[in-house]
Amino acid sequence: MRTGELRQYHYFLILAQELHFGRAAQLCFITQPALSQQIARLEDAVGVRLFVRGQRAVALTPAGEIFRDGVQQLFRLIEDTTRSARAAGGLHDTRLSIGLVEYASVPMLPAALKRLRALYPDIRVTRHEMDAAAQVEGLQRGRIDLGIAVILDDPALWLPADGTVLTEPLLAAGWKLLVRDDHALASTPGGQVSLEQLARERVVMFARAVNPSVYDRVLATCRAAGAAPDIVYETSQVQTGVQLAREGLGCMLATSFALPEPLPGMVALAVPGLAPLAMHAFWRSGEAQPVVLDFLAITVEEARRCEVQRQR
Amino acid sequence: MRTGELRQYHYFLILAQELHFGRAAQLCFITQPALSQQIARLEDAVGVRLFVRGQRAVALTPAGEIFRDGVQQLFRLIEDTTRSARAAGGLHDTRLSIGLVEYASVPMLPAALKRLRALYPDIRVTRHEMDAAAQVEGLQRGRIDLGIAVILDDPALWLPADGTVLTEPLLAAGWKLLVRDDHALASTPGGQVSLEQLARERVVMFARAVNPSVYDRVLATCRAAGAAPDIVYETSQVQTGVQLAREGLGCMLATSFALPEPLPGMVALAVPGLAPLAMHAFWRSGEAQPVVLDFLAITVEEARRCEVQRQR
DNA sequence: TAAAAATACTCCATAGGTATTTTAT
DNA sequence: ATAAAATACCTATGGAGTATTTTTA
Repeated sequence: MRTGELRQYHYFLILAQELHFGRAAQLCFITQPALSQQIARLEDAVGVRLFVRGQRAVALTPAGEIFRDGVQQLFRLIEDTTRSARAAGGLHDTRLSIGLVEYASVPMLPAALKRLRALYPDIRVTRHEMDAAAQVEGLQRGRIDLGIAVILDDPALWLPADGTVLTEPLLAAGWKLLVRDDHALASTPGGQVSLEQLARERVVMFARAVNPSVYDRVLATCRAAGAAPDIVYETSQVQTGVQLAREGLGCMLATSFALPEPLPGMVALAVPGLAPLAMHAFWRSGEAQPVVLDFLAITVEEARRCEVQRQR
Repeated sequence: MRTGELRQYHYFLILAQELHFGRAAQLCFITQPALSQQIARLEDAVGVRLFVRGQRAVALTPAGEIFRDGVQQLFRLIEDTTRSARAAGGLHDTRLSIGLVEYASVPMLPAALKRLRALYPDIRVTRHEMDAAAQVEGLQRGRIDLGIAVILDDPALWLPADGTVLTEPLLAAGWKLLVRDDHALASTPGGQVSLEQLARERVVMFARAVNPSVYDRVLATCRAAGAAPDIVYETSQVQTGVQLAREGLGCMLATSFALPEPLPGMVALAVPGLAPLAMHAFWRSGEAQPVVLDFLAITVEEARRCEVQRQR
């Protein structure tokens, strides 16, 4: 029977969820024209229109709804079949060890872990607090299978020369200064704060031990601009820092990685003078464990979902 | 989840059926190395071996058997889903009209029609007796949706210049002289008969009306070789011709297309002096009806299956 | 040693990218 | 006028081909 391809089914499901070609394309990691093409091909193969295209709205046709239900079943069946075959073949994925920067909220992690558990019900996940350098070493020594780190530089600088570790960007986030909405800076036009303005504030920051390299680089940047901030408090607990800022003890300097949404009574101002932070995934280049590769793929997907969410 | 592609699943099913990379590759319409690669990729994605490779035997592993069951379900699900969506979209494939040369047994047709009915339970198939020229005209006029014709020449010669009709070879077959096993020629070394030898025999042949162009070309070839056969009987019924030959009335000249297997008490001798016949499919280049494209694909597949069968 | 599968390369079809146009509000 | 999808055209990845090697009955 003339049918579509798995790739097309996957794209179809995402579009059926988003009902917007542009956003769905981002979640598919392709461009909008590419998605248009693949959906057109799929509709061609099935023989009927699956979506109604309005200019401000995309909707599923009745045929599309039926098709969606079938395609969802389809992917469940593929997962079940693969899992059964693996079990019959003696392949048991029971452990996954990941390295994390705990201070940063890794926004895609809860969703990623949930999806992982759906795929591997018996998986045991171990989390290890470690920074990028420790993660790369941990990967090489086999202590962890996947690392998620927050870095300032080109991730290539962290990789070993022998090419045994690979990396992929997950998210990027600029620095924010979190102030009470009655603070003088709260109504700054453009919502931006310069390093000079920052230097005049009492600042709450993450503890150096959390991520020494990032901490040092931030302060170095400020000093280079002749504007060393007055750090009145350091904490390894995000919530503590937010609380201190809310109480008016100072302003909290952090990236959106660390900031929960929403923050009632607070204003987040951009600090363009500080280079954005990037969250990267790290893993062994020779990785063969399906569970690790799956979790990597899921994490990348969920990171993209966070990005798309933010710009909606 | 890291899984295979539909193409790989399809190849896998065929290999699981054939248990022989070479033959399976033919049925997949790819070469043996390409099949090896795709199966290796699939095993890589699933994470376990699906086949045990012996040199004289390929077998499914326990994991492979489980996987096969799941993949079979998978394709059933895809078919069901597509069918439901089509129905919901108002696409009803209820009629399929095919043009055939009835005299030739079209060996893949029963299996193809059976598979078609599995995909389209409500289909109504109409068969029209017509030769290649009539089929091409029938396609253009919309009288038929698919033609299966037996021709001697390059099929391109039959196509209209405007490119509205396409063609694809299905099978090829050389001419055979069917004689009783007590006939003088039956023990010819090499099992071959020259045109000169043919000219000395009393020959049973298909009626000119069945396929005038082929009939005329065969006789023209013989005459050009100075060896016009003595045609004692013409029939439009294969079975009649075989019966006449069996009764010793003469030898039957036909291609394997027309000859049922097996033929007890008879010997089929090759006639290398006559160019092989080819069976081709014809269809409209702009064809959009899924049922027609599906039936075309099924027919091509089943034709290949006939070929592979023959060489086993 | 011979049959069958795996490997090493080469090539090309097609998925995807960029730029642009069309469409409907 | 603008947001969104479709279309045109180009590029490059990976599936498939050819040639060859490896494997083991």
